[in-house]
Amino acid sequence: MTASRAMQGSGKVRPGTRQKVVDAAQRLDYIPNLAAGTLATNASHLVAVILPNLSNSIFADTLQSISDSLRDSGYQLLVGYSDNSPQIEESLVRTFLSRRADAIVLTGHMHSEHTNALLKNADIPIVEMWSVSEEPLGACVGISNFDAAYSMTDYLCRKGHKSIAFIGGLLENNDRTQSRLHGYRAALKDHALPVDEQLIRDVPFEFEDGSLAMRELLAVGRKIDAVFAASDILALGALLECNRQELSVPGDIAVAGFDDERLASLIKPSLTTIGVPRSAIGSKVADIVLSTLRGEPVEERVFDMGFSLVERESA
Amino acid sequence: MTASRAMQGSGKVRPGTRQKVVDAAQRLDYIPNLAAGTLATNASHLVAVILPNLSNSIFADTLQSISDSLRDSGYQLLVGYSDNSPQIEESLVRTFLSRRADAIVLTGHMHSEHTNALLKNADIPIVEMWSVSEEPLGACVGISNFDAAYSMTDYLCRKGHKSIAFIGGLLENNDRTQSRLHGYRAALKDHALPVDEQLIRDVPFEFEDGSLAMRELLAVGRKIDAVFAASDILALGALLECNRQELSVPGDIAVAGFDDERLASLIKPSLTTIGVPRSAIGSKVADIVLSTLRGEPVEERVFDMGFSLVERESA
DNA sequence: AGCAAAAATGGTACCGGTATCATTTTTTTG
DNA sequence: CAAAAAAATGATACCGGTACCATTTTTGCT
Repeated sequence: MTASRAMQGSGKVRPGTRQKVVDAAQRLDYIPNLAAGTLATNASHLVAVILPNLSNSIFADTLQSISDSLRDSGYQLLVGYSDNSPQIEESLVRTFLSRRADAIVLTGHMHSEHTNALLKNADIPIVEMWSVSEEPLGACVGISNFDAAYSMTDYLCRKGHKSIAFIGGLLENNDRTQSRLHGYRAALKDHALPVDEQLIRDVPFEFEDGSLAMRELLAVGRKIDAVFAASDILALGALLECNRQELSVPGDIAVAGFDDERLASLIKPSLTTIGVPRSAIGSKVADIVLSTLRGEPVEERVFDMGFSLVERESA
Repeated sequence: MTASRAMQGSGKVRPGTRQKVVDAAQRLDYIPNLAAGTLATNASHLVAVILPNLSNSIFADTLQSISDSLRDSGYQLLVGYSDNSPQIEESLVRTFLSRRADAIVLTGHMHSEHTNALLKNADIPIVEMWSVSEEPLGACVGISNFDAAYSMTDYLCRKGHKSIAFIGGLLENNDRTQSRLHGYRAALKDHALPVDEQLIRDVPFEFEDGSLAMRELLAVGRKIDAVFAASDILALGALLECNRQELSVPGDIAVAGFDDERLASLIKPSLTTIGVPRSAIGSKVADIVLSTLRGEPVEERVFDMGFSLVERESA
């Protein structure tokens, strides 16, 4: 018992005794068994994070920032990728609970019914990130994807575009792209522009899919003077397809993206897009988790970190 | 005991009994405690992965691919970022051992002495990735950074370049960039070209650092006709700086990168670079880990996954 | 049916920490 | 210096699974 107290530093142990213990530990190459500690205290010092994937670098940035903020507090990251599947997400949540994660961070607020039930019963901090929601399970840190998409569409309208297409990424099970689509529709409506369902494309999140969607849009035969893609990757794909078809951007077609990935500013023409405070989201998430675990009650539940419209050359 | 056997599926339990147990578990919202299991069996079903960071998307790709390959086997990912610091790496290894990770995957083979000792004593699979090494701690999956850099430098020489600069990223504690620098030196030597230390720059891995390095190189006053950067991000920074200084690429200066990130093919001029099988590395790593854990002895210890020289416009 | 063999089930100890409370040692105080 | 108070140390149970072995039940066979 004294050894235990000496090692974890908290309890009252005479300095001399502590030293003896530490020396012995050193000499014996002692490696504590955190599983035993977890079993005894029901605290794992693990923060579980569920992301859709990592190939999309925006999530990598957020994860990095969560990790950075957590490092000094002795928490480790347990990471899972849901691949946008509520089933996979559910099974991840189940294992994370089994591991007695001290907190669970999820992306978005579309979960299976079971997942919701599990998370509600779990007596640990739950944080949903990337989209703000009126009724988060626990806390919630993100931006209003609706407002951001509305702003961008509004911006395109004000620039005089009349026929604006939308390329969404995996709308099913993805509240972020869904909200963006809603924002797009709402803005068109407010500008008294018709919503042409033919100009709305739902494709996966890869670069090539952006090109494909663009090709399909051009094949529809309508006159299109702008394209708003729900992610920079898709926008880039679209942009490249325009190049191939010798359409000038933004002359013939304006192209706008979402996320402000690094490459958005590097390509020609540089991409007009929505800037999202990816790292700020991550550190806020970590803040909330840490505060809650320390027992400091977090006053607010919903944190809107705000977005920015980054005006560049493409639109 | 019977319940335990019924739940984890392995033992011999009559189907009827198993059903009863499963039903009861369902009814009681039973959530197993993996910490207890870990304590009892000394197996955590955790695979720990240490990466330098995630902002560099190449590691994200590898991580994603490890995760994908591991998913079906019921292993979870414990992720840590070392920020290229051997001290942080050591403390990560320590915690991972404390957590009784079933395997540890590290990036590169430059570790602190203590880390090496810890890993050698740990009786679990150890895999080092991204660089091949003659004497890996356990197994090792990667490419020869030396050969790749040699090839690229050789390629530049054959194109007639006489004065080739090198931009490295954080050479200290990074065997990948170090080997690349060695490859560069060796190739120059074989082409009987002098190595000008003034033309070798060591900067952090960020985009802006590439521009900075380029600016410094141009300020040196030597005639430079090619630049080889140890990563695409740096190469891009350099390329942009050339744009700003109105130097044509590859006309005035050729620029080559390393990694073949997605944006390498998207910018103008597209970037000549070294293609690295990032995902293949990840799945090979997972393969090795899984085989070893299953007790199938892995015959080889070093897996060279090969690179490719991707010739594009910039060089 | 009766018995042996096989299969299923159950009792108990144990994994390695920590909480709790009892005991011992040290410090303070009169 | 003794007694009281405070601090440090230690004994024990417990966290919730699994390994091992003993016991019970089922199955197969004559």
